[in-house]
Amino acid sequence: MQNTKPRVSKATISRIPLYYRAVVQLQQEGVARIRSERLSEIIHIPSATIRRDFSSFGELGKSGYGYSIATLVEEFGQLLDVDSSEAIILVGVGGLGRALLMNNFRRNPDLNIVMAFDADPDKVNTRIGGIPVYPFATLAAHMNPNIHTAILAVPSSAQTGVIGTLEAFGINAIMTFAPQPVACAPQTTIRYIDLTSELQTLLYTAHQKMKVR
Amino acid sequence: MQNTKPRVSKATISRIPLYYRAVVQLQQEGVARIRSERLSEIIHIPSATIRRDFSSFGELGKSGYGYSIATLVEEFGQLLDVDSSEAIILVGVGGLGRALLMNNFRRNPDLNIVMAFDADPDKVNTRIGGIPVYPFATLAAHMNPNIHTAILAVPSSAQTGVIGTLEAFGINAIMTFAPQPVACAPQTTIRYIDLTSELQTLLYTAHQKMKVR
DNA sequence: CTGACCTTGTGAACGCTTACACAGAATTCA
DNA sequence: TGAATTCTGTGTAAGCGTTCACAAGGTCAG
Ligand SMILES: NC(=O)c1ccc[n+]([C@@H]2O[C@H](COP(=O)([O-])OP(=O)(O)OC[C@H]3O[C@@H](n4cnc5c(N)ncnc54)[C@H](O)[C@@H]3O)[C@@H](O)[C@H]2O)c1
Ligand SMILES: NC(=O)c1ccc[n+]([C@@H]2O[C@H](COP(=O)([O-])OP(=O)(O)OC[C@H]3O[C@@H](n4cnc5c(N)ncnc54)[C@H](O)[C@@H]3O)[C@@H](O)[C@H]2O)c1
Repeated sequence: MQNTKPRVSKATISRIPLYYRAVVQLQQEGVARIRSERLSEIIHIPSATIRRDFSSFGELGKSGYGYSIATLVEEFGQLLDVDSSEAIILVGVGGLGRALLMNNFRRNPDLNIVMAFDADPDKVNTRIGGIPVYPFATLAAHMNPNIHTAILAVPSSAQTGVIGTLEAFGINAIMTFAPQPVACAPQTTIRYIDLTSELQTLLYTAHQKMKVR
Repeated sequence: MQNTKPRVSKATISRIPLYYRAVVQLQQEGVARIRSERLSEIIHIPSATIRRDFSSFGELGKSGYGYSIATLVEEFGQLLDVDSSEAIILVGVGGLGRALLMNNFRRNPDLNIVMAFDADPDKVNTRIGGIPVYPFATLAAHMNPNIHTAILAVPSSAQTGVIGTLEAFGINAIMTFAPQPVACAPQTTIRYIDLTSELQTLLYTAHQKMKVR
């Protein structure tokens, strides 16, 4: 029995992180206000889209003035829940997993990989970037019910099994680099980062562009 | 003055790599034919979408039969130009760059990182995963006019400069992991892989799902 | 305080993408 | 061969997202 239920579109949601990053950056530069037209130049999103997106969260701006950076930082920060730190686990400490551990979303203090797991005995019981790496078989012993998020960097062939196990331990948000599609439980959200597809699509698009000219 | 110009939508293009991977996999398993409904179960794309997509490349299937795997592999392979090997350079051999070099899209023989560059003297004049790493300053000496594609894994702050240099040497397709938006030449296509945004969007979506139930 | 100026928020049009549903074409099997 | 069955390709409609364009409302200088 709340208010008018102003649904936020998927497309808008996927842009919130970009808006948040931009306004935080501007705030650090000491900028106090911005208009949609100027923000458009910075992040390369049409100003009409920006205004439409912003308005779906309420009337954030002021006519003839623009938007207050502080308001935007506050609003998007709340939407992304940056005040409560998100504990994330990583599974698969190969090349990619190692890179993620070393970086650990350093710029975003709310995003934290807190531990990692691997099936390979040679890779476990050590620390990478300060984060402990445990045997995947000991997942049960290290998991705790406050952790709902995992990043996967395991081979495609291992993915289905790993996701099944993680779901059993309460994980319901997964970002994975293995493109193997997995049927998951309804409460689980999976985001595939498919680097090969991204590259192939890029190449196809670039080639098309060449042909046209 | 060609034929009917059957335009292929962006959404369809981004799915070609998925289709290609699936049909190659099926071919390796010895499958000879498939119907849209079955393929839908495998890759989790609605069968109507699959049929619509496929039909935009001509009449690939047969009523009452389905699609011949061999035809699909051939068709998508041609679209993605898998027969002519793509020479790619990598710039930025940090954690992520190293992981990319070690992997080098092993499963896709047409995608090849042929050399890498870094600005840090400690990281150059060596080989990683068999691929030579050169000083970024020597780009001119190593570039050749058959290379049009680059993958970037440099810090955001370095990105604009690096892209400018690459464009000057004929690069027109770039996949980058630094989210810093860059204004590029019109013939250049840039694809941003923004891991932080992907993760934040995932978390937002997953949190929403929790609230609803 | 006033008026010129500026910028938002949004109705409406548009274009792209997905989804439905089925006619017709090809297959399969007896 | 013929009839029942299968499955594509696509007309059509619905849904979603973007873009245009401007009225309404707030700003700000003087
Ligand atoms: N690195 C790239 O350039 C690249 C490109 C495209 C796709 N990918 C995909 O990303 C994923 C990770 O890539 P990578 O280069 O880090 O691979 P990698 O082989 O270097 O690392 C995989 C890690 O997963 C571990 N592992 C295997 N099975 C496991 C299990 N059941 N439980 C826990 N850990 C397990 C292995 O011990 C290894 O440490 C792969 O699926 C790969 O296909 C990577
Ligand atoms: N690793 C992650 O988990 C992660 C997550 C999100 C975003 N990213 C982004 O991906 C990019 C790469 O990440 P990383 O973890 O590999 O970073 P990194 O710091 O490990 O590596 C960056 C590399 O780029 C090199 N470099 C710096 N300036 C250069 C220049 N002008 N020319 C050539 N090389 C230069 C550095 O010497 C270094 O080797 C960064 O932009 C980072 O923000 C990484």
